[in-house]
Amino acid sequence: MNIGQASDASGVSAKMIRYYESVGLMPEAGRSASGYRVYGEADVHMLRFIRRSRDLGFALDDIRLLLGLWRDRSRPSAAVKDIAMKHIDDLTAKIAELQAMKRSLQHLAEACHGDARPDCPILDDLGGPGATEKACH
Amino acid sequence: MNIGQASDASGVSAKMIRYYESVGLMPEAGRSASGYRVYGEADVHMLRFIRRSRDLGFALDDIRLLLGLWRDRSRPSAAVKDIAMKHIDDLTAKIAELQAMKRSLQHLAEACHGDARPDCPILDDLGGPGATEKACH
DNA sequence: AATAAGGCTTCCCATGATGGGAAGGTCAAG
DNA sequence: CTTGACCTTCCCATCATGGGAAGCCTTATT
Repeated sequence: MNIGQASDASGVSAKMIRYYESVGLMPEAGRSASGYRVYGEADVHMLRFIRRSRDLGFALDDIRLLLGLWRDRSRPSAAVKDIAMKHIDDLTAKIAELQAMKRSLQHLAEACHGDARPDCPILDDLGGPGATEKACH
Repeated sequence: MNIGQASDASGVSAKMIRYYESVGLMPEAGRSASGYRVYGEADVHMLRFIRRSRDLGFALDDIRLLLGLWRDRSRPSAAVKDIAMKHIDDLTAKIAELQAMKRSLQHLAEACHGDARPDCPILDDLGGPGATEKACH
């Protein structure tokens, strides 16, 4: 299997497959006589693992750890759960941050009539002296 | 006022002040005889505007637009609100994406006993053939 | 057999916003 | 006049991904 086929089979772009190899996430691929990378089913399986992990938002460093645990048939499941729980915490924090932005912005947008008149509470707030969330909730 | 004082007064790092100048977000600062950047109150005001906009998650390109509208005393408030609403949409989409990740991960983590035993639904899912959200909700 | 199309290789560059750090000039207090 | 704090510019790193060029390889069609 060439890299294009491995890409199609795994959903990981050829560009990224080479990158994952270059950063040691994937082992060095075998090569054909002419220098083409050659992949097998196990490689596609690993690429899918990486892709699913990325879809869940894991960073490549986390995936490196997860791949190690995946290969180690005797790992304690607690080790995996730890990584997952930390990531859940990160996601929770990020979500809260974005929600705070959204809330502030929605308050401002509600106060802005959004027509041809020039007065605009949004700009007043951005340019104003106070905090974004002025004595709100 | 030197860059350090402007930084303290605005909450924007000196590094970023220079960067904002280099990308045309801030006008070129005046210089002292010895080449130091010199700032006034209006500059600090603008820097604070940028900082608050960043805190609300606006990209620098959006801030460029917002600054233009800020300066234009006769802008229609609708123009500002448009930018804000688009950003709210972006935030909403991003939040939904992260929440989907979190939900999937939480389901998997709940199913994982997280002890010394090696069997782990999280790794089973990552390595498995199906979709992350298997026939779930 | 020659040729064209398309896949593969490596290498460099760009993103967005930020920080780190080096090498060297400047200012103010002692 | 020295010392330390501040300023300058320039380069590099992040994180994961894509774009594109130059050149080689393979396959299919004339």
